[in-house]
Amino acid sequence: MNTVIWWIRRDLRLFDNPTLQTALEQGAVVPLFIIDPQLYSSVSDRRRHFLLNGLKALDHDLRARGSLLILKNGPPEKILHKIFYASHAVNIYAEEDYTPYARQRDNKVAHSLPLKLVQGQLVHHPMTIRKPDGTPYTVFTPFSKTWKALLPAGLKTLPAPAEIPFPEIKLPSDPFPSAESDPGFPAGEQQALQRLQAFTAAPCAPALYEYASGRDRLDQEGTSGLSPYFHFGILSVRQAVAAARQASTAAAAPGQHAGAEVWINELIWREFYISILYYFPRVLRGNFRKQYDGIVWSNDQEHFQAWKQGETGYPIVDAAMRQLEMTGWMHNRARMITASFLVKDLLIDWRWGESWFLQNLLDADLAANNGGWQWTAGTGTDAAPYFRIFNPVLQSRKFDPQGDYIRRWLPELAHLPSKTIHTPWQTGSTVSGYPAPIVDHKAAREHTLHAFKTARNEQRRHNDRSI
DNA sequence: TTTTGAGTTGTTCGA
DNA sequence: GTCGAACAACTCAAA
Repeated sequence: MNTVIWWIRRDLRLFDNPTLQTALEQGAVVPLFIIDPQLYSSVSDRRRHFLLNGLKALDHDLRARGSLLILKNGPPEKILHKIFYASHAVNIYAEEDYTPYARQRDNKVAHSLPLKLVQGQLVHHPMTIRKPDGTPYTVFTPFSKTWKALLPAGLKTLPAPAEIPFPEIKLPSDPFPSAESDPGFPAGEQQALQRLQAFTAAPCAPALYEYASGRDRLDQEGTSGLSPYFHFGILSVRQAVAAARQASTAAAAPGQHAGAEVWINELIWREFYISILYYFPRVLRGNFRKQYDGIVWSNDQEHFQAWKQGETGYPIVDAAMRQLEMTGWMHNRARMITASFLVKDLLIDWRWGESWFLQNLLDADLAANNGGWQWTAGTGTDAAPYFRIFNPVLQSRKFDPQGDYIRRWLPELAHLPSKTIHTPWQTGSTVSGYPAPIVDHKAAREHTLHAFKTARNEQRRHNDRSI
């Protein structure tokens, strides 16, 4: 019987795992996770703990099937060489990862070891979603049309293997570092599957069926809360799509059907931005649209500090930033509001915000995070026009009408009535312990419109000259 | 090659 | 209070 290595990176799951499936077809399997200092030294404690607890849960699930997880610390290539020869393996299987770092790392490993990559992170490989002329899409809607057209009607997902044979050798694992558990995002595949089930299971599936409008409400649990699980592959996106499709078919009302489709669209957005990063890695360095390269940012350190700490004086912005600080997660609507505020009210380079989110979000995904920030800034693919600037007060009144979200994360404002909680500066007296607005929205908006317009005009003049 | 229609998530202004 | 237009003309996808 042959031995192969299942090099686990971002596929911490047994259900619907084509990489594991392929490895099992070859023989006995060594499940291996390598803690790469390059990747994990800059990660927040909360995120590291979520990953470690996910690994512990995976080890537990593997042991129930006659296997176990080998954990190693160090540079992947070096570790792989050791384990490969120590276990007399014939192949290494890994789920393909599309970030520039991952691709470079895997190319290097493949030079000296038989590394086989399997597509499992996405529903469709970036190479398969392209325009008829072979070039990549840069607009979401046609991308999503092709994505949906390629989706098989009866989307089949793989069951978890009943048995996972481990080779008859001794391979020492490094000890599992201790990690605090997170009640907001309990780690492990069982937890993820339960959450998916609760979100999509017909006939109730209230959150999914109400998703078209419910996802925008900051004061309600209208979103799936699955993003951290998707990021580490604790839950398969294919499985999520299959569940949503099933719920969509079982929907009793047209509105319910729409809710499920809107959620699937969100999953497609994720693949869209992964595809954008795959074809245009330069988006990590700067604007997708170069006509905005000349924007003169304010980049005020004190303003940036206030934004990070949730002390801007705009309750909805501050509530959201505190939610991020305290939980490692932020509601999607709140991400747009805080991002718009940083870029268009404070006129701070979107890359500063991108980096803060990347450090602090449990679900931080290089591609989706970058895509989201560039969308907000108006510099990205299919982005919001630069003159579309969120008004933090209107957004607050619209998506947190009673102010419950603000009260939850800003206890110092909890005593304010719904009418004034969105604009505490209008109460006449100062609220003790809460700052006055650090900028005036109207004035900031004018300033930003001018800065963006100037950058565009400069660019245009430059282009005219060069012709 | 040229032409045509469309494009995540908003806000403000004036009728 | 409600509604449509303007914001700024642009780029992309597809016929």
